[in-house]
Amino acid sequence: MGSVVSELENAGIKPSYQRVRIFEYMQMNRTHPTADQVFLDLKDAIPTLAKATVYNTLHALAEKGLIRELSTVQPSTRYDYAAEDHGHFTCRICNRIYDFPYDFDSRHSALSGFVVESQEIVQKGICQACLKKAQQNSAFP
Amino acid sequence: MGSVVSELENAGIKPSYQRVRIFEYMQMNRTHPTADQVFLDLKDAIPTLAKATVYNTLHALAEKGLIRELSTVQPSTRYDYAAEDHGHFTCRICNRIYDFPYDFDSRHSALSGFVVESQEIVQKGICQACLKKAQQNSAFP
DNA sequence: TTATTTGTTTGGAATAATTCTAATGTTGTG
DNA sequence: CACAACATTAGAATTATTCCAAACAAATAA
Repeated sequence: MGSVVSELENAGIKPSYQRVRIFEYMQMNRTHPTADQVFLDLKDAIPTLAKATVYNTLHALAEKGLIRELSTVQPSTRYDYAAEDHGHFTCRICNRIYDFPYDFDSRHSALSGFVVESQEIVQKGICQACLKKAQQNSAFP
Repeated sequence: MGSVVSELENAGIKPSYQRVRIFEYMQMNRTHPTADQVFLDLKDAIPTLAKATVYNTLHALAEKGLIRELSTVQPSTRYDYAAEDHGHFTCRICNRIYDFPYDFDSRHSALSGFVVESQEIVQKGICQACLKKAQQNSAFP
């Protein structure tokens, strides 16, 4: 409990009751839940909980690196002609997607007994063009 | 043109006019477009084109491996407590997400001048549990 | 050719995830 | 205590995607 609070504080997030409970939930439930699952599982304990709070909190936690938002391409799915293998970098400012070469013969066999039909490397961050713009204006959050 | 048609045929997709135009578009526009972008860019040339057709076709192409659907977690974003680095395997049958160990110090530097804030390995396929069930009943498509 | 079957496209309605907004509530500070 | 800053709430709004029934096209059989 205390550790949850101080982890939040260390990350610069005020440990409100809701935030503590949501982060606690994420630590204890390693089930890769959706925002809705978090909401449903907590609303008995916190009857006034709003879904927007769950989204706000999950986004805040993800921004500080306390949780991860599993690979999504926001806001809508992007499609790519399937040429040679390559990784994808998504810029969180301009939302552009860049390809980068990636050597896939180092396939990580991972889970035995599973059929892997596709594999992808996904990076997120800020692209060069947006970094340049940022230097001229001011820094990004 | 002929090659587009025969690629579709080889993949077992009937080369209807719409499908040919959409696949052609994907080959010529390596911009990782959304379904909506494909729709908007083609509807002048194909005035009756329906968005559902774009979705149907993109899904069919992706299923046959002619294009890729860039890493999304469907239908809604999943969150994960950010412990040690690991990859994620999503089962396309039961939608469960499995962690697998992944060594991230082999970071692929990729694009120079870009700030990489997060990196993830994403696999999709069929998990062991669903494979087992499939053997008892019948095969998956 | 015509009739029949099979598969495709269309357009709009339905669904569902996420974001937005305005009002209310809470916390910390002077 | 008052005020400012921030958080939460509830529900409406937005938007991507799927669903559905009807119209259409192509392929096949009679």
